[in-house]
Amino acid sequence: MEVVRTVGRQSLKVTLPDGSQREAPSGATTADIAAAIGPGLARSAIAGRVSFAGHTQVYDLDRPLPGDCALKILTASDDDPDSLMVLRHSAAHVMAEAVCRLFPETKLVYGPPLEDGFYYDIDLGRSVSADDIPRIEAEMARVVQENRPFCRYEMPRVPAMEKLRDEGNRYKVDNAERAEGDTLSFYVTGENRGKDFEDLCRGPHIPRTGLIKAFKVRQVSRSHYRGDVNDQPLQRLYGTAFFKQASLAAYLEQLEQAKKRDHRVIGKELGLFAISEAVGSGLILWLPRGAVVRTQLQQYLTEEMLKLGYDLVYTPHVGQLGLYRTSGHYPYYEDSQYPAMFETERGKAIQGVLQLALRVKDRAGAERDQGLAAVRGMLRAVEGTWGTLEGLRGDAALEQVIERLYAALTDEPGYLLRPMNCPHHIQIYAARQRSYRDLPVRLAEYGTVYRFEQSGEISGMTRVRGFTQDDAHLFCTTDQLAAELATTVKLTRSVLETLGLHDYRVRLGLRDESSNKYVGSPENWKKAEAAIRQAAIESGMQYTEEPGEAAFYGPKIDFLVKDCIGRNWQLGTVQADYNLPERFDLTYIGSDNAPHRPVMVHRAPFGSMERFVGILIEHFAGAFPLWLSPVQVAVATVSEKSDEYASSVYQTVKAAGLRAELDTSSEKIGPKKHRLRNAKINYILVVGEQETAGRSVNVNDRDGRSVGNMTLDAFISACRTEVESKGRTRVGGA
RNA sequence: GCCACCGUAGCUCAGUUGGCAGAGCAGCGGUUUUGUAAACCGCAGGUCGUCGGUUCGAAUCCGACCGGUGGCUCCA
Repeated sequence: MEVVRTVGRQSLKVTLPDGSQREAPSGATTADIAAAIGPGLARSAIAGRVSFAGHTQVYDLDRPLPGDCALKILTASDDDPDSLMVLRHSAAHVMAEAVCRLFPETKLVYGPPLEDGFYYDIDLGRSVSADDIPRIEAEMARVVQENRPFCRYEMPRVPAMEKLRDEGNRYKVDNAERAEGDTLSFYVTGENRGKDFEDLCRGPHIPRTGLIKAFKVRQVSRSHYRGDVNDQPLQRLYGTAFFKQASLAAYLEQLEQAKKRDHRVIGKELGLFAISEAVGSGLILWLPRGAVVRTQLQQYLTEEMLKLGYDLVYTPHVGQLGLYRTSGHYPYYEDSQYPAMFETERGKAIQGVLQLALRVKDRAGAERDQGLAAVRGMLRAVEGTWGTLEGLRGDAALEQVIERLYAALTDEPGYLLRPMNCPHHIQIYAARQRSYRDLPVRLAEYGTVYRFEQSGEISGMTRVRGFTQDDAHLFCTTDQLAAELATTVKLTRSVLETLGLHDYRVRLGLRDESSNKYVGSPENWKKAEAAIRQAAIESGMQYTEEPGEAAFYGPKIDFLVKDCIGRNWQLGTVQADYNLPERFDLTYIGSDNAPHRPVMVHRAPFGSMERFVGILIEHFAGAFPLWLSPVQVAVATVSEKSDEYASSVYQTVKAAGLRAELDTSSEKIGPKKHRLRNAKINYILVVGEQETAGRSVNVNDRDGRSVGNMTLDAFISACRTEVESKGRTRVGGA
């Protein structure tokens, strides 16, 4: 083995992942270290992950190491997420070059790697269509074929900014302005600076384009600069890349497979739920089979809650507007609620003007002028009937008109389809005087709420306009808060565990201090955040803190899972709330005989029944464990000769409390089993002349496994064990 | 809400240049009486999302609306 000689006075010490150390001359690169270790590693090395002075950063292969550091040499491997990040970042540059070659007027915006690929946002006058994708890929293939090196160069900030301004791309100027440091770095895809494609970029990149052995441009969609809908619309080109063709093929295959788990497809096939245009979009109709799954889940959770001292309550789906004015839901979140139902003619009329005014607000030009004139006309009619609205002049700007219209509705009576259950539960708490001896009061309800989600957001069961939360509100003293939060977090985790949902992420949603969407005092928020953070830490879970993700009344711990196409969904949630008790002036009488303010915990382990079942359908690909399964057992006859025995088997199974189906159709047993397996029925009892004679059943599962013959009693008892153990024990073992 | 694409039988889909609306599965009726991953024959099923326009003629071209899909934004 070659020994790296220390040249000059200075050298650096590199610690490798196995703990061994190497000395290298100052200025040595990852490539140098790799070469010193061995030629194989030198060939496959693409970058280095460097830990230095408490920071970890990926370095280009030929970038000098910063000093004594820990180094992991990244190789061209599709198994290493760090390597893939580097590759995909480079692939984004290659795609950008391809797009610029095809459409020279393209302005590049921003092109980061993603967990499973990359994208590049571009500003381009014409729209890139699906037909353009093959052309882009062909151009990319050319760049890859040319196997050009990625060459980094740096410039001091001032001349670099000047250079970017000269190029006339405002996005790059913006990006550079937000970049840290005194120098800006650029990457040229090739050796000819000034001639080859280059991009402002922090790096790192793979050494050569030829390493991108497999790539695919997946789709084009629309985005906005900095995510601001009022800013420049951009086109976002999504792609992915791998070091090996086989990995790409496997990835695409996996995507195909994942699509087959889609709850919208399986839900239809298995008759679990339906959405009817006649009812409305985002409104779920639970079909009998889906209802079974939901009922079982609710039964399970209800039992757990009763063990934990919850009380069950029922409350209506609508409430007086005043209730939501107090809670803060109305009118601040009016956009995402079904419109309020005003009772008086005046209220309805003003609401009509207001709705038009709100529509006009988003328009521009002649449309806006026209709309504003219409609003003024309606206003005159309203004022003619009910008198001048307070503080409203005839020439008021639209924004002021809207403000005065809201003000004019302040005391108008009416109802709101509830967007949350908490105000109702709060009224139950407030229905009588509470003593400290009563606390915690834990009120639970499978409460249906309605939110008018934007039309483009609605999706299957995961994002809907009417949904049922497995909601509960715990009212407790400040001293009890920590324990209540801890128990609740534990309950939520145990629910996910029971269902085998292990792959979730935990988010601590905090208030964004610069936003005005939160109610309550900073002190309340401080206390609530401290409590919720404490609960997260004590649970021992990994979590990330995310400002801006809190509820409007308090911080929360959310449990997020991914659906079959990789979208994140919030399921369970645990929230600490000092604010609503204050807004509703809730009290309890303490041991000191004085009134005190309780604290609230809002929590929903499933989140919503709709979303949870949607995710579960995908998790199990429709093949529910026995305890949840809509149809647990099918009795199928070999021929008509066994109809009578099959019927008695079916009756016995039903009487034993199992959900069963009887198939005496005149098909052969092969096709029957095929159909029943596709219906994801857990166990198929084949009954023929042999079984009739032996008073047994022939047990088969839906995966094609034959358990063999057993007595009906043995089968039923095995099913009971399987149901009770929530699937930990299976009929026929295994 | 914004952008792109899509909408044909209960489901999955075909339908050429604008010229008689089709298949498989499911359903119904019959034949077969069946032994473990799709038997056979037949029947029925449609205002081609809706409304308007262009045309001698529209599933097909154009517009609006409704709905869906993907993304953006949003998710109290």
